[in-house]
Amino acid sequence: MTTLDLTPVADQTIRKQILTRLMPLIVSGKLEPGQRLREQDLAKHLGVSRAPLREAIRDLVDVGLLVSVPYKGVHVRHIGRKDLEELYSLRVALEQLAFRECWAKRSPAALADLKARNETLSQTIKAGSDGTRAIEQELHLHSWCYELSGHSLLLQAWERMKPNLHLYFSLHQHAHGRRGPLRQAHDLYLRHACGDDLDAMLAHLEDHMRQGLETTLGLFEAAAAS
Amino acid sequence: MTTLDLTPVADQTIRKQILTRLMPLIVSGKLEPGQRLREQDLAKHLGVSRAPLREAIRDLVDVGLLVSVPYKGVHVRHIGRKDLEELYSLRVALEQLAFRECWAKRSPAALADLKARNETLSQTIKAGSDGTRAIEQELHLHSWCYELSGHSLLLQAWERMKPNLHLYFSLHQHAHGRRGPLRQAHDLYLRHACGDDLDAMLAHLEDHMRQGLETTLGLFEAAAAS
DNA sequence: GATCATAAGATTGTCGACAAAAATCTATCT
DNA sequence: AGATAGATTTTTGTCGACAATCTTATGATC
Repeated sequence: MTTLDLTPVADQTIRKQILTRLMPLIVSGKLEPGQRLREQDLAKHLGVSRAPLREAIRDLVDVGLLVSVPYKGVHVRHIGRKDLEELYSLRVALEQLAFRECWAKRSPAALADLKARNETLSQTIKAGSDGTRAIEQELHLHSWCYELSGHSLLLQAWERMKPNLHLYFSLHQHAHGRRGPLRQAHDLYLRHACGDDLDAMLAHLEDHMRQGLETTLGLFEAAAAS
Repeated sequence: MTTLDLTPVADQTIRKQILTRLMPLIVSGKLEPGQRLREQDLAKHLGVSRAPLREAIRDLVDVGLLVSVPYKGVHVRHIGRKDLEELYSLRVALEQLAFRECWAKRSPAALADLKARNETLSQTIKAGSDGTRAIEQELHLHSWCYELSGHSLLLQAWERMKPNLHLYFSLHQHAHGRRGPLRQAHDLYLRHACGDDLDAMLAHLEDHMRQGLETTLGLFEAAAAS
């Protein structure tokens, strides 16, 4: 039961098929921000009718990956300085809440799970080849506290934010060669998460995020072109 | 230019018309929780086709007012003890962030706006006739910090949560005669919001919410049936 | 009487086409 | 050349019908 990694049986509904094809294209940055998406063209290319495509697009607009300008069309979202600040400030608030809620629920099994996620991530970073996978695994690592919290609303909010972070990391990675995640920072994160000082964990989140934000924020002045 | 309260010109798109008719019915509690909604029946009753109705229903499912059970149908959501706890804990986190973000932006005009919202609410509560309006105005009062924060993601999260709070207040109001909002609590809220101590405001949010939650939480053991 | 298979019903997903609204383009006129 | 009016294109919303999937009800067999 080790490598039971067979393909997802094929999504049954066309709308989900479209989603699982469009989502990676967007969050990976292959469709660059500002890229317009024409319903008709896409429908023909994908060989589907407009109905399920429309729904899939609405899903993507809802999570914020696509922007819909009335009677102009939909395009891949931009991530500017303000967007990034909002993303990070909200994320701090959510992740702090997640740790407060999950703190008492950290069973040995749960902690083992966390360490496993971190280990997988470290391996991928060390390998250094697949940047996309590293991003996914970093997000998966941070999903831990939300899942463990058992707070469905909170988890929902996180799931909504996640694709946007994914997109940003991809853009950042393309623009400046370096892999987004640093091993070092994650080790500290892990240590706090496994420790006994909740306040230290909360403070770490605030510091870690602020630091990461300020680091990448300076790069915006160079590349931003609206 | 005082009573320029003419009707909203009629929503142009059918989907929005359906939303503006269904939403109040749900959040007011007129459609009680568990009530099933059949697409075909509704479509006939409203005199529209299924397409825009489907989209409207999806909107309501997205915000959480409706629950969609695959191949069983959609029904109005229940609000149990856990749901309420999630709603409140998330709300505290969001509203604290909102106050942090808006704290420096509190201009005299903004504060006047806040006081006006509180005044309107107080009047309605004192009149004591229209419970629904009191709920709406209470939510409008709390929207102030989100709007002022200029944090679009945060505002979006609040707007998503709002209808659920509205629904809960309505249910609470129907079950136990009393109006949800208490004047007293709002005065304290206002005083802190206009004051100079951000930490006091944040602490008040935590206390106020926890208190309101615990007060209403006890009532669940009596009425819950599911 | 219980179990399984079949049929009926309901829900959801999908399609193709049409209509309305806005934006864009074009051509004409001053 | 600039501006305005009309025509075309694009996007969006809407409709009615059909197919697929699942649930539930019905009935037959052991």
